[in-house]
Amino acid sequence: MTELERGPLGQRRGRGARERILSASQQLFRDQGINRTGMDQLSAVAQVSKRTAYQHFSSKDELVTEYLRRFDPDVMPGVFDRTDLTPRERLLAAFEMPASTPLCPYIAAAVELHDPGHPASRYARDYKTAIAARLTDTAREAGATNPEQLGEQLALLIDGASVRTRVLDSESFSTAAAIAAVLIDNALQSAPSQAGHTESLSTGGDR
Amino acid sequence: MTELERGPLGQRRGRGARERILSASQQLFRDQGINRTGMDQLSAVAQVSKRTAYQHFSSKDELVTEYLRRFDPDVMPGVFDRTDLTPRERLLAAFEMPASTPLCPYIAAAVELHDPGHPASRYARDYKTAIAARLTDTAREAGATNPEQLGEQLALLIDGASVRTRVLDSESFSTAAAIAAVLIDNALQSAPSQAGHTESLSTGGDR
DNA sequence: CGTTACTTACACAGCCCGGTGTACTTAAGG
DNA sequence: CCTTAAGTACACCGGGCTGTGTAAGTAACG
Repeated sequence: MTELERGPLGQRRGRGARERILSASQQLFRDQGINRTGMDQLSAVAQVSKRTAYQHFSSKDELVTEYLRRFDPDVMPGVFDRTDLTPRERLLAAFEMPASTPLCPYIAAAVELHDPGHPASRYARDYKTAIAARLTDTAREAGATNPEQLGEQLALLIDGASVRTRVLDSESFSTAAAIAAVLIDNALQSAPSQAGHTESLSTGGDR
Repeated sequence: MTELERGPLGQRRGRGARERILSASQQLFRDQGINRTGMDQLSAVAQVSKRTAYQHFSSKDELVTEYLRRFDPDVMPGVFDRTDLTPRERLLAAFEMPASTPLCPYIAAAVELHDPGHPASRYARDYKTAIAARLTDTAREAGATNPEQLGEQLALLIDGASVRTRVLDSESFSTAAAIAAVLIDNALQSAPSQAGHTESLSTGGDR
C-alpha cells in the first residue's frame, strides 16, 4: 500500500505528527487533566509512536507549555475584534459561553502543575494579564470612567464563572453576565457615550 | 524514658496520630498540592509510620476527603455568626481575606482530582452550595430584593478572587469586595432597611 | 539507484506511588 | 503480671510514569 492508513482526523499517519500530538493533548488534558494523562496514552491517541512524540517535544513539560500556547487564537476567538458590536456589546459578549464550557485551561494548568515557576504557569499568568488588558482597552473604548478597574473586575467575573462551572455545574456564566451588565452600566452612566450607537470615537491609542 | 519524644506540635509521639496526619495533610496539600504529596512524605512530616497512617485512613482518597471535611469550621470562621455586624456588613466581611490566602481547598481538590464522582469532589460541591445558601440567607436578612441571586453572585465573586489570587497574585479580594459593594447597594437601595443601623428585624426564618 | 529525514515498534531503565505483610515495641489498665 | 490497643520499622509488590536506546522501515528527492 503506497498510501498509509488514515487517522480519525483524516490525516496521514506518517506526516503531521506534531499537529496530531497537540490535538490529542487538547482532548486528553481537557478530559482527564494533565497529571492523569501519560505520554503512552497520549501517543496512542495521537497515533504516533512515543519516540516521535519525544522528538517533537523534549519533555512533557514542554508539551504542556506548547499546548497552552495553542489556545491564544482559540479562547475568546473574535470577541475583541468584532467590529459589528459596540464596545459595550463586546464586553458583554465575553460572557456568552455554552454551559458545557470546560474550565479555562490556563487555570487548570496552573492549579494542576502547582508550581508558579513552571513555564506553563508563567504563561498562564501572562495570558490572564493580557485578557485583563484587552478588557481594559475595550472598557476605555466604551468610555468607562475607570477602565482599569472595570477590566480587572470583568476578568475576575470570567474566572469565577469558569471555575464554578467546573466545581458545581451551574449556569455561572449567566450569573457573571448579569453582574457584568450592572458594572458596565454603572461605569458608563456618568460617561458621554451611551448604549445603542455604533463604535466611533477614540479607537484605543496606548497599546 | 517513660515519656516519649515530643513532635513539633508538642504532641506525644505515640498518641494522637490521626490529628497529626490531618495536620500534615493541611500543610502539604496546601503547599504542594494533593497529587504531588505522597503518603511517605506525609507520614514523615506527621511523624507517624506509614503503616499507622493506613490504619487511620483506609486509602489516600479517604484521607483527602477527611482533610476537606476538616475545613468546615475553619473557612469563613465566624463571618455568618457575628452578631456585632449588620447583615450587610457580614456580607462584605466575607471578602476580607489576607492577600496571601491560598486557593480555596475545595476548588483545588476538585481540579486536582478531576473526577466529579470522587467523594472529595462531591463534598466540594456540597460545600460550595452551602456557602451560597448562607450568603443567600444573609442577603435575605439584609433585605435584598432577590436574595438567591445576590447570594449566587457573591459566591461567584469569592471563587473568582480565590482563583485569581492563586494564578496571578494580585489583590483580587479587594477587587471582588468592590464589586460586592456595588451589587449589595443595588440590591438594597429599593429595600426598606438601609446601611448604618444595628441588626434588628427578621432573623432568618426559613433555614 | 542511493541518500536523507522522519517515523515506527519494542524493550527497558529508573523512579515514585499507593498499599500491604510481618514482627517488634510501648503505654495503659485491670 | 498479663492483656489489649496503638504505634513502629522496614522490606516489599505491582503498577504507572517519564524518558531513552536500538534497529528497522518508508516516503521524498536527486
